[in-house]
Amino acid sequence: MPSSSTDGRSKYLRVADELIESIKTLDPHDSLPSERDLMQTFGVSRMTIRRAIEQLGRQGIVYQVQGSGTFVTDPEVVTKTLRLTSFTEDMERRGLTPSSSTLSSSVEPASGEVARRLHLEPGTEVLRLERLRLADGEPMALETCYVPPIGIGWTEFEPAGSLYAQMKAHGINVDRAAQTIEAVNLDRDQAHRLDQPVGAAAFRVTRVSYRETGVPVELAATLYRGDRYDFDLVISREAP
Amino acid sequence: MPSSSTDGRSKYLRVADELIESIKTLDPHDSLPSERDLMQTFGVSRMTIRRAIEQLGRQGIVYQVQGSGTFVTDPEVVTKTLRLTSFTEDMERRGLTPSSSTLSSSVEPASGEVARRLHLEPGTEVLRLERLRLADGEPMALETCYVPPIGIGWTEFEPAGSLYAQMKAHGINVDRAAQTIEAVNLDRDQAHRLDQPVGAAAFRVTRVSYRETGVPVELAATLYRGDRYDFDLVISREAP
DNA sequence: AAGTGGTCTAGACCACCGC
DNA sequence: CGGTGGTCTAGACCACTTC
Repeated sequence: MPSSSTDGRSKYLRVADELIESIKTLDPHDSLPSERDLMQTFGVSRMTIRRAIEQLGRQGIVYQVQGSGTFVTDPEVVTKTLRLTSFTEDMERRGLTPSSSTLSSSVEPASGEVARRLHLEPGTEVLRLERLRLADGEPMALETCYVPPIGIGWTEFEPAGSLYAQMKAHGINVDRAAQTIEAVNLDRDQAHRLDQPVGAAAFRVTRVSYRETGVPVELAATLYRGDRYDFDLVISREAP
Repeated sequence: MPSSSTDGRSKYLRVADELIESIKTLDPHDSLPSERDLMQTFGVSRMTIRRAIEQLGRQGIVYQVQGSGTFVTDPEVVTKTLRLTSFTEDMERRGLTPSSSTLSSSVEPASGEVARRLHLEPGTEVLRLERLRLADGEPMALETCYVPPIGIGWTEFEPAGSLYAQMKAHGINVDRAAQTIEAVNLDRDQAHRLDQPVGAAAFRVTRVSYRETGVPVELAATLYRGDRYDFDLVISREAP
């Protein structure tokens, strides 16, 4: 048993961590030691080294050239993959303080569209929540979400808090979501609630969230103020 | 030497192709044969099978559960990761016919902002291209892009075609890009050129593209019509 | 307990780059 | 040519799920 780092993580992840540390002393486009050298250094097989380097490559930290070597990427491109987050988490990541005001909350039969997207029989009762989302006390987004019956009593829900956090507390882990992002002009009512001029540009994000099993757990339509919100991400050419 | 498929591609990619074919006959959440079964079926080692399945996993076609098996993803949630594409590729994927009209094309010294984002000395000459992008003959986007000197003669560039394709032909492979997506209102001039009412909502996408070495190869600011364009993607909760 | 995917080893050969 | 990364093999043990 190795004296250092006996956490439960895989060996290649620990190697990756150590490689990241040693890369910090290198300049862009400097070459790393060859994989065969690294085998000796870390005392692991070549495949383990390659898996570690593969990790770094996916994070954009290094790039490899066949026949030539492994090199440090010019660090301009920090990987910022778009990740599925709740509004609360999203705002905190942006350094803003989230809050929320519930505009309406009701249990009602799912309409055809809602039922279809949540894989429910039309008429099944769902929780409908309409909330104004604030960041640093100022309106940021207007959200309408629908939650299907998933074993949590409607009355237990705390509309002000993070939906995902409350689901997690009940053993429901949201895994991924399909979303559509549109650019729209705010109508009079929306503009008024968001404290924006009528016709101002906004994002409309329509999202269906799923747990690992593929069962939908939330349908949300959110209007984000265009002057306060944007998407910032790094995308790659090939499927990562 | 195998009788079938002796193309230059790797064995695991050929296995992946065959797996995709056989998956088409399965339903969502059906399980694939175990990796050890597939070894027998394809007559390859387990690692080759795993690399093939890894490909499918990255494309969101299957998912794996330790101790349980490999399963077909529900096609509703099949990955539509935002990938780095040229306008031409993007439109074709949407089933539209792209075309382009060059509004202006010039070689000029890079301004401070452009130079900074392309890692150039201010004043370095760059190609500035202003194009109206059409889909099915109707305006879709208005694009201004800056290309640094990357070993391609300015005069060789064909503004009408795909920039990425031309770069690739010169051995420059675009690998990833950092982009910011904003929601904005069109001003009078932009609206006129996009055949939209003044103030209509649009996406402003600002993108810096990099080759795998981290060297910037393009800066582009594109205005997409909000009524014709949207982003459709699947995001996951955990990072790779 | 049996079967699954997850990790790891110690080799091997190939394709490509630079000298 | 030697050195590099890219692929592949035939094993092995572990962690986990399912029964």
